Amino acid sequence: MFPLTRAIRVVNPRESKKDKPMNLFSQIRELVIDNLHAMLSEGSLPRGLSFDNVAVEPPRDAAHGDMATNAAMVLAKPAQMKPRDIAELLVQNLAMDPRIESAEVAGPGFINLRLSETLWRDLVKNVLETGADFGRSGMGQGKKVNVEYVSANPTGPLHVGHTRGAVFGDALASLLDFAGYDVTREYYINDGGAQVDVLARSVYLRYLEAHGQDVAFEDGTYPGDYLVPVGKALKDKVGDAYVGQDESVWLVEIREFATAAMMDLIRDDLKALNVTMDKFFSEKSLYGTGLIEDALASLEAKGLIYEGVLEPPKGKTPEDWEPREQTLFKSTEHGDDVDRPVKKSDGAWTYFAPDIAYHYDKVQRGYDELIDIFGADHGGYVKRMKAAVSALSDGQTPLDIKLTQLVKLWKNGEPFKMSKRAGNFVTLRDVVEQVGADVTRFVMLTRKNDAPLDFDFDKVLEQSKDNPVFYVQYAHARVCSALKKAGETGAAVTDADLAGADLSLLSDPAEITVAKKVAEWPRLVEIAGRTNEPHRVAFYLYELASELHSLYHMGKDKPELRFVQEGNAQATQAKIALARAVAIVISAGLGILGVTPAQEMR
RNA sequence: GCACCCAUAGCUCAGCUGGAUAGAGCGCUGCCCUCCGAAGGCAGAGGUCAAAGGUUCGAAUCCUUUUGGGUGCGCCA
Repeated sequence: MFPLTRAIRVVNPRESKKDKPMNLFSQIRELVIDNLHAMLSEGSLPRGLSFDNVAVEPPRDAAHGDMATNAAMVLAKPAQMKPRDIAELLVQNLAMDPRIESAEVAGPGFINLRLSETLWRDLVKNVLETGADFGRSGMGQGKKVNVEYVSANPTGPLHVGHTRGAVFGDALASLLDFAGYDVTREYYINDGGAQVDVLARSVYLRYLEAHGQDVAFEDGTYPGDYLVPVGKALKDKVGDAYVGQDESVWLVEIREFATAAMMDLIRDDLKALNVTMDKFFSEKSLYGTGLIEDALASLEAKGLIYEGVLEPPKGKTPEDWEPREQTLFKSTEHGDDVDRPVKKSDGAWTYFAPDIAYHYDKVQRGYDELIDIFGADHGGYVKRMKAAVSALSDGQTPLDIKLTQLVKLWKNGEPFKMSKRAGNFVTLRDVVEQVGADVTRFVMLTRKNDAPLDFDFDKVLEQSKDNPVFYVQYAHARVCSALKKAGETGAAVTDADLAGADLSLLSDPAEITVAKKVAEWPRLVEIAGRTNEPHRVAFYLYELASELHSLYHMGKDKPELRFVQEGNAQATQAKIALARAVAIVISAGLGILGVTPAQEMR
């Protein structure tokens, strides 16, 4: 009954046979593809055509209808036909489908589709029935993805830069989960390098201080107040055992103690931002266990390790440059610009070696995709990490690295830089305690990750339209308020009641417009998930909120558009059903961003 | 010197694996509060998508070059 070629269709596992796909765009795309296959089998299209580039998208101009497809134009060349000829044929077939109100050829060969209003009403019903899961996609096909983010050195509290990385990574992880991936959130603890020795020495100073000694924090130590309690805690634990002792006596133990204390601090910071990790991976655990050696051996087996001397960078030779032989990873074989050292001249590992081992471990754990989130200042490591993963996985495991740009803080119209807590940088706590986790998270996602972000303490708390946090929250609260009011008039307003409402009472173009915006949600989830760009969710929510507010305000001039229709429970139900559908999507979207939807504004 | 990121309205920024007349907020101009929440609403003006070539039916989007910003560049992680 189906043409054989149907088998090549990508089947969405979450969309079972009996349920309609929730994504109207992919639903209509399938209709278009099915019709193209039909044209193929009846000979009006030549064999061997690929339909991969056929897209069904919302047109930029609403006057062009609800959806548009480029099918005729992308097929014209391979089919050696005129676009309009293909379009004319396709239009005739499409128009037979009950879901299509009208189909017409426009411009150079676009096909503009107008959908039956029933579809939009069904969609609203579908949202109410599906609830928070509306828009959840099967795109990821359950693939295992590892998202590594924050990964700050365990030497102090998280600062603003980490905050952006934390929010971005966490939202991306949630987004991918919603898009059908099996996501692991992971934090790499850099507890193996010289910086934790510095930490230990700094804590030792605070420890001496706790014993009443005067100490001086020289360059190369961490002077922040946050180590004061750690010094005291150490005193409580070991008494005066380390006082006057040589570093060789206490370094290892204090390092352990201090690192653990810093990780507690960092975990608390993350918790304050509602970020939870599935796994913390310790760099130190790679040493002395053969894991680094294994990873390097894997590269060596591929002929990618050699002893050699690097050329100095051209145009900017460091003053103390001298050629030396090192153990190098032939990263140039996998797209890097120069080969990278994995061992220092004294034979110790460079920082890159454990990084390779760590990613080797991730590959070995069987992830289908890896994502690393770095601060923009680590942009220089992107190529070598990609080269490493490419080599370690034989090109089988894609690694996407997202960089988060700087956050510039403003307060009272001027740059805000100092922190009482940490001395020379503003901490995550400083931000969250002033504006709250919800606001922090939303604002951090109102820019593309690779664009610098201005964070103005005054503006983000402002209750006005130019503050997207407020605007989106207000839309949700407004629906809650309307729902409550509708309930008071006697209308039944549980989601189940609303799903059963007579939605044919939603007939005004303004109402259909809002339903159409809701219909874009599943598509947006897939686009944002495909590009690893959670900020798209934030922008969409703003647009959706705007539609809701707009409809609400139309009720001023057109009473029949008001959400609550006094004395008409049926009409009220229909209006509230639409509003509630918007709220459900806002709530789900905010959930991905890690923001709590507001029930009321105050 | 090389690599990566960026350049879109006066300002801050979106812009879908290349789609039709490039969008939003702020600011500006003009209307609108006896009206479900005016902590605003509606409408309008405002653009050579840094520049020049190229690819193609079609480019803000892809390629090349140039200009102008940011970041990074072997024993720091």
